[in-house]
Amino acid sequence: MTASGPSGDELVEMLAALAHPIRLRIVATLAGGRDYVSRLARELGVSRPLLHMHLRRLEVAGLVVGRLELSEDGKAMKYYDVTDFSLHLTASAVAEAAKTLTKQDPEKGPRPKEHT
Amino acid sequence: MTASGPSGDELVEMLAALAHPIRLRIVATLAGGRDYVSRLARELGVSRPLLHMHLRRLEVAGLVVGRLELSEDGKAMKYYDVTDFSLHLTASAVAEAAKTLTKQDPEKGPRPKEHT
DNA sequence: TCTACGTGTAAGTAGTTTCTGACACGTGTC
DNA sequence: GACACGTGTCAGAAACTACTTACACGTAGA
Repeated sequence: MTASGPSGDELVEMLAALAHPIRLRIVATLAGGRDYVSRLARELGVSRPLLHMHLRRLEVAGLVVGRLELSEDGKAMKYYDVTDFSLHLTASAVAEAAKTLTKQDPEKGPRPKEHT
Repeated sequence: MTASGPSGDELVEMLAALAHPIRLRIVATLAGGRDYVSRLARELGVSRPLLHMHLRRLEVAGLVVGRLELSEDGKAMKYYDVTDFSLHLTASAVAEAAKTLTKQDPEKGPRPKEHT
């Protein structure tokens, strides 16, 4: 209970967010310091619309946060930071999270857990 | 840090394998005891071809292992078990893993198109 | 005004993943 | 033989993701 992580749906969301080379690289880069979108795009060698999509995916999953700031020369810059996430993935942790999955639950019984 | 986990590519593979409600449920069910394909399919309410595909994905990622056994009445049953995986996901762990990513690495050196 | 830099989004395409519905094989039993 | 149960795979549809191109807006400076 104290080690209760995210819900099943949230866990799927976080895992899916991290399960992509570019997004892994985004998190890795931001772990070394915050950055704004255009610069991050240049560093990673991806287009800004593409990076924008990946950042949104990461932000929805709660792994990064973005904040709009004004630079000294009046430009609106969107700075991103990694959040302080920590996930410990084991079979039992997964089993715990899976209890709260809401997506496509086939009408099986309450808990058909018999086994020989 | 001697807690060197999987390589970047392996990590992406494992995360992608877990980032699906059905596969999360497969791992959760197997965590409660090993099972064979047909029965697992019945318990989870998915078709066998579908389950077969998901199991393969999990096995490739190293999260489950399957073993063909002969039942007493001569049937070939494929039993699956969860492996003893343990992943600790934090921003710095991700940063560490991202160093070894081989997929689509843009050349980070010179700026490609920095026209003055 | 035009350029350079920042933001964001919409539309279309290419590619992958997911899923179903066949089909193949095997055994043991009625 | 027909049936019930186990294994596996192939082909195609549907859904989703990733990505590009092109556009919109903003300010500052020559």
